[in-house]
Amino acid sequence: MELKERQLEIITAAGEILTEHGLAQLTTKRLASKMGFSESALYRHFSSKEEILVTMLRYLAADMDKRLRQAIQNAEDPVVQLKTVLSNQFSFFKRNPHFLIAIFSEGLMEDSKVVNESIIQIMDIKKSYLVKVVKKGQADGSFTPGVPAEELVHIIMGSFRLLLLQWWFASKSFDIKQKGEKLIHNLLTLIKLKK
Amino acid sequence: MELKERQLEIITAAGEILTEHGLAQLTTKRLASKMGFSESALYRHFSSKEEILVTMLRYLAADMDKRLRQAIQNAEDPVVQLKTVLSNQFSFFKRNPHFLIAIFSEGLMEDSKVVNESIIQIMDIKKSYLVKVVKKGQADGSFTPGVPAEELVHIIMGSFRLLLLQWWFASKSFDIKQKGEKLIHNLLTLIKLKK
DNA sequence: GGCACGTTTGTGAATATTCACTATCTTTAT
DNA sequence: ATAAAGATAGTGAATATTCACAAACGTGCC
Repeated sequence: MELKERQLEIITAAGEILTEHGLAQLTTKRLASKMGFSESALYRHFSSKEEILVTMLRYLAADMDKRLRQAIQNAEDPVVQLKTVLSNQFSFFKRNPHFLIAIFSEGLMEDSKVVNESIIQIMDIKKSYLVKVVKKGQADGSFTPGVPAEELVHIIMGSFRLLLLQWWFASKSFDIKQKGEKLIHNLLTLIKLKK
Repeated sequence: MELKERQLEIITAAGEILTEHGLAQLTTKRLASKMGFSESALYRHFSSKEEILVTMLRYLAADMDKRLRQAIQNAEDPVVQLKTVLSNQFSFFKRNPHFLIAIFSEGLMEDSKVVNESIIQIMDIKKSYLVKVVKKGQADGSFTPGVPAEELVHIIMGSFRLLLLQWWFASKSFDIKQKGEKLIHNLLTLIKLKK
C-alpha cells in the first residue's frame, strides 16, 4: 500500500462521512468541506471519486487480511480459532463502522465495476479463512460433519452479517461485541459435536 | 389495498426497473419511459416518487403476509411448517426479484424515513411468523431448545438473506429454489433434535 | 546570497448532466 | 360539458469533473 499522507487523510475523512451520513452523502462537496479545502483539490490526490472509494476499500481489505491471519496463527484449536476470528471481526467493525456499507451494498448501490469487485474480494478473503478453520474442525471432530464446510460457513456469515446490519440500522445503539459473543456461542452450540 | 389499475402498472414497471438496473437507475425519467408516457404523467397517479416506492413495498408486505399465513395453515408439524414457509419465500423472490432490493437495502440507501419503515415492517412480519413456528417446534421437541427461538430465527434469516444476496449478485444465474432447498435441509440438520 | 525553474497543492469559476418536480396547455372518454 | 390523463417545456438544486491560475517551496546555478 503506497499511500501518501494526504491520501490517507482523505480516505479517513471519507470513512467518517460514510459512518455519519451514509453513502448517498459521500459527495465531493462534502468530502472537500470536511477536508477544509476546495473540491478541485481532491483531484490533486485522486483522479476520481471512484478511485477514492476503491483506495479506501483496498486499504481496509489489507488491514482485515492481516488481522485474520494473525487471529488464526495465535491458536491451534479450531473452536478457539473460530471464536477468535469472529470476535475479531466484530471488533474490527466496531472500530470501522463505515466499512459496513461495503459489506452490505455489495453490488446493489454502486454502478462501478471496480468498486464492486473490491467488495467481492473482501468477502472472499473472509470466507476462505472461515472455510479453512471449519474444515479443520470437522477433520478433528470438533464440528459436525453433517453439513459441508462451505455451507456451514454460509450460515455463519449470513447470521453474522445480519447482526451487523441490525446494529447499523439501530444507529449502533447496542453493544455489538456483546451480542456478537452471544451469536458466536449460539452458532457453536449448533455446530459443535458433543464428545 | 385500494390500488387503481394504472397505479399497479406503475409499481410493476418500477419493479422491473429495479430487477434489471438496480435502485440507482429507478428514476422518474426511466419509469415514465418504461410506462410509455411523460414524466409529469407519473404525478397524475402518485404525489411523489417516495409514494411510488412506499406503495410498492406495502403491496409486497400485504402479499407476503397472506402467503405466510397460508403456508402455516396448511400444516401442523413445525418441521413441515418451517420448510413450507422458507420454500415459499424462495419461490416468491424467484418471481419478484426486484423486492430483494427492499430486503437488502433496509435503511442503507434510502434517506426517506417512510420507505425505511415500510421495509422494516416487512422484515418484522417475516420474523414473527418464523418465531411462532420455531417456538412451537421447540415446545413439541422437534427443534433444539439449546438456543432461544429468536436467536435461531436470526440465524435462519441471516443465512437465508445471504443466499438471496448471492443469487442477485450472480445475476440470478443459478437456481435459487434448488440452493434454497439445500439450505433449508442444512438448517434443519443443525436445529432438529434426533428422537 | 540571489535567482531562475519546476513541482506540489491549493483556489474559484465554469462545465455538462441528471434529478425530482411543476405550471400550463391539450386530448380523450363518458 | 366535465374531469381524468396525458404532453410540453420548463424549474432549481445537486452532481462529478475540468479549467486557468497562484502561493509556497525546494533545487541547482552563478
